[in-house]
Amino acid sequence: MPCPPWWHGKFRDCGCRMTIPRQAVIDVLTATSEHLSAEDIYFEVHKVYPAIGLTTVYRTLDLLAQMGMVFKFDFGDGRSRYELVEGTKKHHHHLVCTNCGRVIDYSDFIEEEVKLFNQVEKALSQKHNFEITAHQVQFLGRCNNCKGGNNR
Amino acid sequence: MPCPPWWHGKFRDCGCRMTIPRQAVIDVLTATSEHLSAEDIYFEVHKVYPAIGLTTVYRTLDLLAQMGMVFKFDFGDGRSRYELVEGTKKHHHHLVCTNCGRVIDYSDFIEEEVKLFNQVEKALSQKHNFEITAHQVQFLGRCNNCKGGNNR
DNA sequence: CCTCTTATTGACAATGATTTTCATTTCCGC
DNA sequence: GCGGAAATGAAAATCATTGTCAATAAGAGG
Repeated sequence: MPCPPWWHGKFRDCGCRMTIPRQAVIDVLTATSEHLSAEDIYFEVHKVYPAIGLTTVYRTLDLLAQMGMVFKFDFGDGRSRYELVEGTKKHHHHLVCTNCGRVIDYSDFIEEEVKLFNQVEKALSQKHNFEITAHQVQFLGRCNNCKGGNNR
Repeated sequence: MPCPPWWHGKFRDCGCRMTIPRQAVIDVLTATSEHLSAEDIYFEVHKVYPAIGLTTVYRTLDLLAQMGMVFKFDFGDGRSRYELVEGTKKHHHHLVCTNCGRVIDYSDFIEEEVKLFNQVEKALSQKHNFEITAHQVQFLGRCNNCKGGNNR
């Protein structure tokens, strides 16, 4: 299941080309529902195209983030995580365990949050003359495993 | 204006000692309203106590974050930023320009957001058996300077 | 105020994610 | 198919953050 052809146009629109490595990265992102790091993605890509290098994966992810097609997250473990904006998963926010690093997606209460955010976005973008393209929400704390437990 | 004495107790409560370097870091964090990086803080500390090393600044910030006295942020520029939880500034959220990295604090619409978050926090912590201690909200986009402009 | 235990420190080395460099290869409009 | 620009890969470079370890200092108890 190669990535849909409309990507081709997306790239052309910003003066970029569609290439095998880029397809490969998009395919991996499309197929997963997890928060993959650049290296994770590299490993997956590598299974199918061993010639593709980690550098290219980084460059592709950077480009996709610039294009607004990919979210780049930081969950505090020293590596960035990437997620397709138009992925299989619906829009969601994150619960991050500051002890073990576990990340839980939730989308249960999103609707009200998003409703409020739309208002806030509008007001903020006017007040600060700011063009808002995305938002990130994280709740930080301790997951059930780490709750009463020892640190780290 | 040295940092208030109640910090002393805070440290003792977790088996830690109050030291000159820790005071110095806290003093810098108290005095600023910006989002300082570890190195920024190191430079400030260095003006008063040239003997204090960067390593110690990192360790202190880490400790303060563990204690929940300091927020640690990532605005996507590859370095962490630190902010006192009980600082001079009231609770706020962030607008981050993905082009130039500028960060704008806002607290105008916080009240409604926080009200909603309190509900969401309660529901989430029950559903996922998660002990929530903090939240982070960022709006991403382009600031007025970068709006129509060239990339990077 | 002195002592002793233990947390803390600082200099330096090490790590590890991300970037840069540059010669080579690939895309794609013509 | 051709050519020039865009993209790639390998290796080196960067740079924030962390680990090591011997030397130092905090502070509880005497």
